[in-house]
Amino acid sequence: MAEVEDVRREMRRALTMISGKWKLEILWLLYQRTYRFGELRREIPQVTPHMLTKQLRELEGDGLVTRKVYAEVPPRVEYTLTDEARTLKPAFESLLAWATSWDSVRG
Amino acid sequence: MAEVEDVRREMRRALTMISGKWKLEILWLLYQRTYRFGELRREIPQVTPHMLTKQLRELEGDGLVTRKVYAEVPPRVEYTLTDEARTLKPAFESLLAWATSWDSVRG
DNA sequence: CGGGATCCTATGCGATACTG
DNA sequence: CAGTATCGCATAGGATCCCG
Repeated sequence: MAEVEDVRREMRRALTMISGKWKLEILWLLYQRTYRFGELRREIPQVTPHMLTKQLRELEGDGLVTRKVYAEVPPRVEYTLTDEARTLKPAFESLLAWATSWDSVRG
Repeated sequence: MAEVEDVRREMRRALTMISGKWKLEILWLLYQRTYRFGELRREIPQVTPHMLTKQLRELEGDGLVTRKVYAEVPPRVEYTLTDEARTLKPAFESLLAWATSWDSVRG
């Protein structure tokens, strides 16, 4: 039986997992298909390699993204969502629905 | 018709609105009833007056919370959720459901 | 191609003290 | 009771250069 404090802690953790500056964009793209590092860079032009790496490593550490390295020349690295990340989608869309509807009320 | 970039921007804004360190706790409490400043302090013992004020002002600025001042001695200030904040609840719970279910998978 | 290393800035957060 | 003012630290984020 979940205590109220546990609930708040879980919520905080969930938000932290998706609250990095570029994580939303990354997740959004990966919902559609697997991406390579360079492809993500092109889709999100403002992000530096440094930051993109950092965000991807955090997502990976949180179990939302899988990193697959191919032993090729030139090197190839692919990023894919985990099943856990895919089960997030309804919440994602629920939050989005709220964000946009609320916006339309305000103008 | 919403552009992809607008969508991402709205999502980012929505997350920012609820991503302060104590905002989750505050919203959580205000879903149940109206609270006074001092009551919130007692419910969230770790928060300083400074931070509580800051978070409440941000929530107010984002249209999630209403601040009502009573011209009494001693002063009384009550915080209540707006309708916009109440329509957030489904997304809130959807995210919570994901957070807890995902946690149970991992152990 | 897909990063890592280094250095720097901006912001969030907190401790402490004071006030109408 | 319900805040405000000031200071300082920690972390997030970013610019630039370098590398297997």
